[in-house]
Amino acid sequence: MSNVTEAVGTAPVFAALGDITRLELVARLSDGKQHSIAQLTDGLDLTRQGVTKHLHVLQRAGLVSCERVGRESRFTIRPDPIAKARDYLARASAQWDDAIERLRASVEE
Amino acid sequence: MSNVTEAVGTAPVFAALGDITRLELVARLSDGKQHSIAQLTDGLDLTRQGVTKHLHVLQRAGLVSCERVGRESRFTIRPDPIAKARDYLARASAQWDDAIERLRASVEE
DNA sequence: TCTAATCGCAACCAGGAGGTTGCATAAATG
DNA sequence: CATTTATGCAACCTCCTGGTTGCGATTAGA
Repeated sequence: MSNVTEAVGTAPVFAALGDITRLELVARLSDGKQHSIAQLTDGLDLTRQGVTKHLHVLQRAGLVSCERVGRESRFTIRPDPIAKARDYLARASAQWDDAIERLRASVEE
Repeated sequence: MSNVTEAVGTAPVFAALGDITRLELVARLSDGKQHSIAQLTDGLDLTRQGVTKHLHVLQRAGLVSCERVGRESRFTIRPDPIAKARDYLARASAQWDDAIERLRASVEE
């Protein structure tokens, strides 16, 4: 996969993580268990509908999945996309680490 | 630093990376060298002003720095924040890897 | 069955994001 | 000095985001 293709897929993940509320939701979901909307709303200073919207953003980015059980909507974290994002940043840092190292070396020679 | 404090600082970085154009700009800047706005605009399908706005977003998030040299504004990548974001994701994945592993173990016992 | 809990959908709102255009300014160049 | 190059600032536009409220539907519990 080319860099561009990868970036196109990764950007929405970063966008989804680029909000404090959603970052908090991801943190709460990081126990790997299922959480209902009401449960996730508790302690957050916004409406259930507000939380619902954030959860849908996370879902569209592929970061969480949802399963309807009885009257509850249970959300679960989906590890893969975040792992991809992590690897993307890891490669990016490695890339400029190398570049900057080469620059420094060429200056000092 | 607490998890919340860290998230508050990291979210803007993710938000800045959550746009394909900015991701492309970061990629171009990852050679560690300085790039002018005109230079960065070349090849991107939007106006110089559009690129300028994106660069300012990156700058506000701390991802790049700008130095005025003659009539040029030269932008350089700033590795630290992205490294922080990378570490944040690395710890997050480690966290749920552990959690999921524990869940699986408790189910199988 | 009546009530409380949990949720979805739709409307609405203010503000910001992403993008453009027009114009003015400073610097390099012939 | 006249011109081109590179930029900044401001106004303007459309659309999305984050948030709310209101209401109806479904499920669980006494």
